[in-house]
Amino acid sequence: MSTAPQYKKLHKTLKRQILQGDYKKGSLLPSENQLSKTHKINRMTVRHALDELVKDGLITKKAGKGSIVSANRKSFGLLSLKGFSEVIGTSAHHAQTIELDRPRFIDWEQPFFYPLSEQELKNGCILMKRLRMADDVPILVEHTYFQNKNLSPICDEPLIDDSLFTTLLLNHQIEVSNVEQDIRAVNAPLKIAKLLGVQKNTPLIQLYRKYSTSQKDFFIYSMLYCNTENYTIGNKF
Amino acid sequence: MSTAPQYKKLHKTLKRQILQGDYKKGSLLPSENQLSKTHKINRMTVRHALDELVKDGLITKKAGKGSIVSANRKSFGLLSLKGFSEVIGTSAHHAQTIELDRPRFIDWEQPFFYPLSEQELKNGCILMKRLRMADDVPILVEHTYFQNKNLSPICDEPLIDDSLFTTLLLNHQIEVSNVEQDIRAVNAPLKIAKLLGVQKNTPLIQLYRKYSTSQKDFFIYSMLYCNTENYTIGNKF
DNA sequence: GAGTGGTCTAGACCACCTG
DNA sequence: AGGTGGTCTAGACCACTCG
Repeated sequence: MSTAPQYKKLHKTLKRQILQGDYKKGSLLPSENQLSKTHKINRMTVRHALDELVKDGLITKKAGKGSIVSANRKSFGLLSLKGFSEVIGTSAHHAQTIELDRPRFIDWEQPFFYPLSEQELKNGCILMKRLRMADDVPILVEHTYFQNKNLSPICDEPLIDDSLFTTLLLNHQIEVSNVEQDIRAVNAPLKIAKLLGVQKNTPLIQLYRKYSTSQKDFFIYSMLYCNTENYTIGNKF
Repeated sequence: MSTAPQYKKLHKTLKRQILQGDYKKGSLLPSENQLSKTHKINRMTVRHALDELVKDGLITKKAGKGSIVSANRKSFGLLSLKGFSEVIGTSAHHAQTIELDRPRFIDWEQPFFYPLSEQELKNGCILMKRLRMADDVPILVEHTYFQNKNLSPICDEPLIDDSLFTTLLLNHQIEVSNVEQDIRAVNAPLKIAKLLGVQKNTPLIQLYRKYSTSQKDFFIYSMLYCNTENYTIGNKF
């Protein structure tokens, strides 16, 4: 891959360094002139690479200051509803996740809420169920599904930072790139109502998601119920 | 504003031309070399302007071909849930909008669902109520609010393409740049249930939005109820 | 083969921030 | 004052598309 453009190579290098934590959140990247010198490429080309990092949401730039690392981990920023902790963090005191079911190997539920490919059906499904709490109040039940494409190990690993996506990225080089979602309002089914500690038929948000990843044909599906009585699902862009 | 960077000026010019329909959807923009000559700026600067149009989702570029106009009107694409027509258009046959209340001048409702500035309170509020239908079935009730900053004319104008945002853009040079929203599930209030033709207490999506615009301190607020029994609110990115 | 966008270079001047 | 990112120029070579 020595044929890749210089700016893409530099972009990739810096991206990996940021995601690995070589540059801490809030710190500065080497200056454009510095990168230009050390990589022996023109500053305009360096800028092109940095522009890509800005698009990724990994850095922000400030004239007179430098390029500020905004996250060590890929955040879904513009792509989706905010992460659970981020949503809750603003109004509540602490967030907590309970694993109802560790990742485990099952057959796909039929019918499934999105159409599945033959490969997905053949490989079987890994399912994880989690309950998310804010200030010790259960807020959200989430079921996550994806095909078992050499991913059995994940059933035994602990999740990094309680995050499936972080674990997939760092341990399996699978990066989420995109999300498609459908939202509806429903009355709480009995099982879900019990988990969330609400009356049956309380109105809940039901959210279906299909994530695309860096691996073509590998998708992650999720279905969640959310109690919005006390917390709404904020979504700032 | 002759101090604005060249690339921003060119970006603005081309954007207006595309939105006005000077370049039809699917047609090609003048080539980068052509724009470079006619505007007497360097090709790299032209490319910077075109990059902005790509970010806007107004054009796509193809090597060896040119810059292809992808839309004549601003779509909220990445910024928000899809427009009503777009969401419905995929699964239903036709969408329709009924004006329950034409834009009219009122005092702000108190309490309002987002904090208001003193200027907004002083200027008073313009309110519009609309009912959106898909295949003659009512789906969604929307209330839209914004301050009356020299906008009384809008109470008498017809809306361009049934769209408030298009009207504000073309007739008042106000462009939506950003949205922040909160979603929750609620039981249908009686009035809304009647409008949507559902039982009282049917679960509905309630969506609050605050749009930022190109005019600092000018915001557009909206509150809507959506029946998701037959249609979900798709959100592809 | 002529024209297109994609990439890249080697300079330059500016406004902004910080010591 | 020195370094940073923001903007801009005048070239260049490439791969691609299309007639």
